[in-house]
Amino acid sequence: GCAVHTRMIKNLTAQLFRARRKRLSLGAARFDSKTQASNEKLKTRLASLSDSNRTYSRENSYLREKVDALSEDKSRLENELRFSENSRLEAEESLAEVRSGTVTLFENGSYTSDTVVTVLELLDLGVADEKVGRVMESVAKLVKAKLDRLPSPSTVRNFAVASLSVAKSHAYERIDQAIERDDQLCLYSDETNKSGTKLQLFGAGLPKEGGGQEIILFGLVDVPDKSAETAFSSMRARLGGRLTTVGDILPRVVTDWDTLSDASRQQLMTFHVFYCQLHVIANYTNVVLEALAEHERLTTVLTVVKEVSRLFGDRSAGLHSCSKDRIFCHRKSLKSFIDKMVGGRPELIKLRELLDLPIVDEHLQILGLLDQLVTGPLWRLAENVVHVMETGTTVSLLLSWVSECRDSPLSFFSGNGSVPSLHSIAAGDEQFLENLLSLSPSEASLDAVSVVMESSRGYFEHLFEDFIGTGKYSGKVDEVVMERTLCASATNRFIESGFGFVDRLYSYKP
DNA sequence: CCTGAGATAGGACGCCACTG
DNA sequence: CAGTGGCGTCCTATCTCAGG
Repeated sequence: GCAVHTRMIKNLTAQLFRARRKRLSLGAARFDSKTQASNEKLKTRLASLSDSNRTYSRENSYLREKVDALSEDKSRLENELRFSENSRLEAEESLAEVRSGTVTLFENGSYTSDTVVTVLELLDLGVADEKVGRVMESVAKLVKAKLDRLPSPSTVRNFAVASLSVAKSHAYERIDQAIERDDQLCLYSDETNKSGTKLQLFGAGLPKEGGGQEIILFGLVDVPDKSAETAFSSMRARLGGRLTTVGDILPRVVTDWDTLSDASRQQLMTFHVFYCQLHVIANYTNVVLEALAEHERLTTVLTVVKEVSRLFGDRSAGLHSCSKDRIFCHRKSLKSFIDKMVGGRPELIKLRELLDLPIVDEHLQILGLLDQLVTGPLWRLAENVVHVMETGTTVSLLLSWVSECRDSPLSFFSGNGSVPSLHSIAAGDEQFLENLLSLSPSEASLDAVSVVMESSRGYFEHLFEDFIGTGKYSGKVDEVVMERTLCASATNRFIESGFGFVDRLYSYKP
């Protein structure tokens, strides 16, 4: 194959050489015969041609400039045309949309904000992720509109997930706004223990336009243990440096601390701290039970209450799950119930023996009356108090009642409540109170009441010390302080309800 | 009329694939 | 690569119906 190609190239080269030689000889002959004759003619013609060439090239360059200018105009106009064409198309599109009733929900690759808001509203109303699209379609049909696109269930769900983020920023923004407006804030906080994990939850109370407060829960965090000291030191670790007091922390958590005036710094440093009154009530049980134990030198009633809670309540962990007034009222039923359980559990038999002791009867009666006369009213007070400073009035009433009962225990059995204004009796309580008062007190009971009331006095005086005597919130409270503590709730129930949700998260599958 | 067991409907999440 | 859509799986709520 190579040999054949070489041959072909050699032949072609030869032919090319022959043709070139022929052309040269012919051209030379022709040139020789005519050149002399037309040479002069050509010269004048060339002169006139170059003359006109100059004219034309001047014209040409002028025209070229003109063309350049025009083409600039042209491209500008073209651009403008494209724009107006675009807007014409858009207008036509939206006109067509209006004509056909089509609404655009989906633009540039994602759903519009309005659409997302609608989806979230529907979700809030309990429309299932899967149904949201069809609900929107259905409503669109009602108003004779067409939707260009509908979100699928998974997209709806993604919006919902994304909304968590939005909600979080919203919470932060609300708090920021409140701080900027110099609103009175209340910071709520508590810790809880869920299957080995310690959780700390924070919330803020912001004043609302029409009175009352808006509660924002934020910052559910793991903490290594439940003590305030640990919480504080982990906070300290996160902020860095060595912080030991509120005064050390504030400059680090408040933006622009350095630029604030001394007065506003001073104002920020003023904190009002209140303990949750529900916890006061909850812990009161232990105070009373301890006092009673001291009185009888044994812990019989405690055992009874615990055992009844454990055996008959729905939660094993409760001193509080079963109210004492009810145990007192049902003690006879409990006894006969256990009697009927032939061969019952040993715990039941032991409980039966305890229930027979007269001292248990007496102590249950006292516990029941305390439920009715102290804890109940306090609970209602804590839930309904308009301003936390009103606590002062009630507490002094409570304390004078407690002192009175300590000095003359008989008045405890009169059934008159500690705080008269809260004497309203909850539905069904009347019979309990009646039942509780039906047993006339023995000498021992009166002694027990005396002991209990002495402990109670110490307990309440200690916990409410700010509201009584020389406490900082006793008597007439300064207007400024009243204003600043406007959002302080008497209880920490908002945080506790937050923990309710947390509990739900821990105990139920999604 | 109440209760408990079984059946059924429906909701939520993780994972994967597709697309502009 | 973010947004979107579909599927399988698990779980809960509700309904139904028999039996007391």
